[in-house]
Amino acid sequence: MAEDREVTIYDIAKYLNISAATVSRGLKNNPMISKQTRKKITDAATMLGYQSNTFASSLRSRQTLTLGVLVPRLNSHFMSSVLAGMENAANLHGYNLIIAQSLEDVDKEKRNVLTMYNKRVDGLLISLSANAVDIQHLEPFFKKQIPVVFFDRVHPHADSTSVGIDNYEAAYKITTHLISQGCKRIMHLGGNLLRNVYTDRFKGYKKALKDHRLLFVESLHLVSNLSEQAGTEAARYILDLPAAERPDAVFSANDTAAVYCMLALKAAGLRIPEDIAFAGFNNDPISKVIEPNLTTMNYSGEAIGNTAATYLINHLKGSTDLYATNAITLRADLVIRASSLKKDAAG
Amino acid sequence: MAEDREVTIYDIAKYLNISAATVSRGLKNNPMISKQTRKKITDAATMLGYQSNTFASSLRSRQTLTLGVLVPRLNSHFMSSVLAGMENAANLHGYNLIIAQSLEDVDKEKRNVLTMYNKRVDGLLISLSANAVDIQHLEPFFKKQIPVVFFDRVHPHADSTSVGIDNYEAAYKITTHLISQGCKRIMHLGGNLLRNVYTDRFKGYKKALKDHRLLFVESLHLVSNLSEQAGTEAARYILDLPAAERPDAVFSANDTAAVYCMLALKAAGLRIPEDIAFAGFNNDPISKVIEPNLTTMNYSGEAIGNTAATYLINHLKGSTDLYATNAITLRADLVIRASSLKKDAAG
DNA sequence: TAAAAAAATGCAATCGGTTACGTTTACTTG
DNA sequence: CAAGTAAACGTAACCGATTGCATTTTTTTA
Repeated sequence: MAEDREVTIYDIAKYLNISAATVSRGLKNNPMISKQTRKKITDAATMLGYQSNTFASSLRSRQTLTLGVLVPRLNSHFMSSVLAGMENAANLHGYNLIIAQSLEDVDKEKRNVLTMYNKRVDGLLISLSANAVDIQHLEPFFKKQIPVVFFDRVHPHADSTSVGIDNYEAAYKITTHLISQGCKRIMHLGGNLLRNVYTDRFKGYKKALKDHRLLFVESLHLVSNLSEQAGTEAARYILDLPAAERPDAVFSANDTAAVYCMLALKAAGLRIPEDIAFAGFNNDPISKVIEPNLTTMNYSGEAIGNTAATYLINHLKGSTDLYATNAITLRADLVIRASSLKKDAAG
Repeated sequence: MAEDREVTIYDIAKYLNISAATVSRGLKNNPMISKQTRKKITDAATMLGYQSNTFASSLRSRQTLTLGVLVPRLNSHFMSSVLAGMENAANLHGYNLIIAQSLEDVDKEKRNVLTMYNKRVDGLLISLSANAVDIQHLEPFFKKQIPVVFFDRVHPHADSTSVGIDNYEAAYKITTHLISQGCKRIMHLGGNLLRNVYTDRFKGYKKALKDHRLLFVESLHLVSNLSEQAGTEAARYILDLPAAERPDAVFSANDTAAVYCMLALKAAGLRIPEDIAFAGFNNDPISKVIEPNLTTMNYSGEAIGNTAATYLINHLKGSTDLYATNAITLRADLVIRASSLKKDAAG
């Protein structure tokens, strides 16, 4: 209890009758130190129970081997996959992750950004909160040339890179698929239009309609937070529509809303995909469980997280230049399942 | 680019012609400093764009306001809820979270524990990896009196607290429920028996059997990692059993295995719950989507995370004594859904 | 109003490593 | 074998904030 003092490199130095500088170098495998003394040092270190003090080191060397991760919410399947991917990459290269969530609140996001800055993270990985209008709050990072990588919910910026998928293209593909199944009145359940992921999906959807000479109908475009409840409410909305105005397909910007919408419509007696086809986005676990299985867009959160983190770390290590790359687009695949197969179902 | 130097308290001090000590105190709202100078200091700080350097502070003050979080896997619904709860609690009290995953590998867990120690986290929140036999690797923490809180997958230890649910009781309730529905041959899909959560569930299951004069049958107890694949394989196992030896109910230690087992059995033509009833554990989102909906044990990951973190922080702030409390048990509720309602289904 | 008490501020050591630069020791080479 | 080079190690000044103790300033009290 009393002897709370830490074992430091000075203790090792004294023990071996050498200088602390040598100990420091020896512990970091500096080639300047001879093999024998290096061995003596590491031996003495384990013997005395030495554990390096990271921030004493960070203070002097100006690097923390820590990355800041800022996400809207921690508890979604997609985000936890992203984190898993980041953690793998970080761990592999000796980095640690400080993780915080903004809960879709810009103010919290701002505070968290500052905390990350004060903790002097070597780089920042961020997915913007729903209502962040600009990235003014990231200025401290840009000013100090601390690399920032956006992922998923990105924001164009000259000095940073974005990692994600081509949401426009993906939505275009999905919508086209629905059209190819004979759907003519395709509804879109979209998210907050401040965020690229949702505007892009919306645009891809509209473009597909246009390219196939289908009219975009304002009343078939709902914006929500895409929660379970939002899905259920969308179903209510659909059921309340006059029969002639009802959609014959729904493309939801995420699987959660799609699934809960399906559940409610099924409960109301609609048949899927015969009466109304469905497509989601994310390939969430629930999409493989709902009946009929949900057609969706599959893309690996883990890959996004891994890529973003690896990229950031490579930049920090000097092997890649972050500022040269503006965006990294990962592949996303249309996974066709029963929920959208009108023709097969009919046949 | 050139002027990379940070703005420090010395810059503020020089600017105001006062000492750095006063600046330091002023910034921390030390009552020793007069109101006016305090204001001058904070004004100058924002004016000069000062941002405190956390680890210079940590080095001297010996506290990092950082908690280490070590989990088996980041990407599960339960775990991400736990993290969300922890982040809320931490953020509320000005703490940050360093998060790492062991991927069920003790060696990785050991390395991570050491990293956390080297980063001098103020406390550790840990859920053990599946194959950790002891907690020897936590010794550095115990030796230095750095508080450790176990959650979910806990391990008894005199100087630390565990936060979780009563798995024994919960499993007992679930099993009893199945029995009350008339099930007589109840299979158990269990997890690694090194971990309390799984042994306790197994024991609760056995006790319920015993209390209702049902025999525990070794062939109806499968141990696996409870993955999707494990669930599917369990179904195969069941289908390969002679008709007379088939279970009339399955109690799975998690929802994932339960759901994938159900899917496979349904595909093979079995009716649920008529031919075989099902109960899971976790109240995962998929349990509300599978048909029939899965009976399961609901307990809040968010509450577990929040409680564990709050408890740890209170201890750090001196308002509670961690060493006095040995375990905190949160409530878990049996959620009865169609997958286990034989009587109703039959009626 | 002088002395005592309280409040506000300054001094300087300290936390535990890192690193530029200087010094010693070992090894080459003409 | 002397001189020159390379390898190995030491000295000491940092990094930026905190804090025990001393000192100055202000307020209170006698």
